[in-house]
Amino acid sequence: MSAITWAEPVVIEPVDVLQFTRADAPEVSKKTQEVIVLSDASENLYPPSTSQVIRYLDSLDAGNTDCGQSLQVSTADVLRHAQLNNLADLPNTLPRSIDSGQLSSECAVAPCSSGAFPPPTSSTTAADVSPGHAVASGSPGSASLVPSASLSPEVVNNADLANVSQNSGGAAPLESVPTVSSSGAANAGGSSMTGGSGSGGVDIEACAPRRKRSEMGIEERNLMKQLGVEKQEKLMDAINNATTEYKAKLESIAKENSYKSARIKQLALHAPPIKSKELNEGHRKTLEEIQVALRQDVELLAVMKDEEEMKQYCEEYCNEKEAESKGKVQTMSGKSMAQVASKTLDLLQAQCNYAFLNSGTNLFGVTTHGSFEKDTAKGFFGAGPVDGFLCEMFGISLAKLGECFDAYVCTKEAMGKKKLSKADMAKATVKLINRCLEEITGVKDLVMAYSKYKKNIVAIYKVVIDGWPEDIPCVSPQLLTKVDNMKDLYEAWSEGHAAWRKLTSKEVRELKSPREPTGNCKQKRSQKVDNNEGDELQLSEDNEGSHARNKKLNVTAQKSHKRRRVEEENNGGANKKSARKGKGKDGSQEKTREKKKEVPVAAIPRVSKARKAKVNAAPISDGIADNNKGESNEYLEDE
DNA sequence: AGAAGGATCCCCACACATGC
DNA sequence: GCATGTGTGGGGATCCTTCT
Repeated sequence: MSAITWAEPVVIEPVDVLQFTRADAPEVSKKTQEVIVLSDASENLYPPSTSQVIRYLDSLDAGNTDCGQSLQVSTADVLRHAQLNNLADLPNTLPRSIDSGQLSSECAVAPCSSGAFPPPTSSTTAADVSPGHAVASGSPGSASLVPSASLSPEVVNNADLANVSQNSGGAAPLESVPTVSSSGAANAGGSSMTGGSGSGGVDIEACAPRRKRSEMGIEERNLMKQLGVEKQEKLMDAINNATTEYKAKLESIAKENSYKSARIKQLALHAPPIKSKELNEGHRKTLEEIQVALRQDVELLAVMKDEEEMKQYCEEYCNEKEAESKGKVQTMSGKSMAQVASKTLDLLQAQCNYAFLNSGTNLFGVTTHGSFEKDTAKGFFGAGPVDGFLCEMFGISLAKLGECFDAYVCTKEAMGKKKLSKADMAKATVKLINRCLEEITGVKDLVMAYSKYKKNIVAIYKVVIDGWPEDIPCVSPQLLTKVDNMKDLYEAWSEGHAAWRKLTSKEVRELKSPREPTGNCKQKRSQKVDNNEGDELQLSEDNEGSHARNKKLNVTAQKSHKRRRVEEENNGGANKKSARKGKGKDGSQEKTREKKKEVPVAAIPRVSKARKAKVNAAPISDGIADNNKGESNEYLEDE
């Protein structure tokens, strides 16, 4: 058996035979006229059933290899014969005539292959190229399988066929012709074929038991594959039809709303990425196979040398794929939904204004997007003294209420529905921390200073974080290397276990007292140590026991860190899987490690940003200190 | 310094083919 | 019908660079 190569299905335009019967019929060749004559009698023709085709292919796989010819049979050709009702779509060429009722259905299988063969780029005619004709045209390999009595005289005597039969025999240059070759096809008319339905056209498909895949021959399997592809293509045709209608609808919408159709499409259409299935069209081939096929494809190689032609092919391919992908799925884009939400908000506001003006109705509402990632419009609407009411009664502005609602909804959404990545969690956590810090200090755009938490945040704004997970270092969430740590921290903040809290007056006094100059170097040193440890977010702890515990934790963490490093070194890279992820060099990991180690102990002077924040926060700071004497304590105690 | 985004590598889910 | 293998895209993890 010769190697099987994949044959690309050839699309052939259907021919309307009736056009030749009209008075103004175009001139046709003698051969075509013969075909038309045969086609007129097609009522009595019985094309082969699928099962017949399969049995024929079985015979190919059965191993009747006494004939050394390498017949080329396209799977697409075979498939076309299996399509009972699609014969009219076949071209008015030779195979069609052979397909006629004079032939037994089995015999009609192979000959028809030539009809689908003409390669679009080949300079030779289909008949010259495709040895498939040999089966029907009396070639050495096929003569035995086709009962001569069953052949119509037109076919047998056809000059073209004679020419074909001379060319057949597997010697034709086929490099540029994508075909499925099978030497067994030469013997296609073997004994298994004689038991067919004959000219009676009895469909034996119903009688044929369902065959196991393992019992199928190669050709048969290919056929089954092809059938699947055809089925899928049929489905896609239906979907594409729906798409066409949908596009027409979009056009009408564009016209009605005075928008350009391109704009409507932009809002409504969504082109999904091309999946592998689409790229490979269901005929999976390995890269190596593709490379081999490419090397063998002289014509394609020649085309590849021509830049312009190649460019043209690429453009055609891209256009085709784009059309395909657009036709497959159409969903409303998020953008369009955002616009809908925005317009809804406008409408609500208009309704509020109308109600307020006409009936004096006071009302308000808050809208927010579903998640941090979405751009859906968020805001509020209403009419009446809403802001004053909220400020007086709840001490919060409408804008701030919207922010809170937004944070709440986004957090809930993220927790409940979407699985956030580490980066997403880090981002969300950073936003939560900073937003809460802004809220409690009243300083706009104030951001957390992780490395100088005590100096720049606690000392200045008199606020601390309560509930920061003990086993997680106080660094920027984005610097956390462990996903679990990130998750814990995120959950702590999103669920409210971690939160900012104003210092009590007692805590403020304790905070201030060690800072007073004592002139004692030793004390200074100890204070420095305290400060460093204070950066580990232990200021909220009142007792010294917590310091001791945290020291212990730090030691444990250092030990485990050291152990991990030793393990990594010992394993010689076994554990470097995660460490070497990303494009960073090996050294960069070390660099980062050192960087992380440095962060908590860095004694860096205050930066301008912190100073700026201090200036901004001066009144706030005072207010907190004053209030701490009374209300604050009570509030905290109540809590 | 901290935040955000990009680049790269790797893992995983999925679809499909194949073998038993 | 189930298990396995293969190819693919999506997304996560990590590190680096740039911006504020």
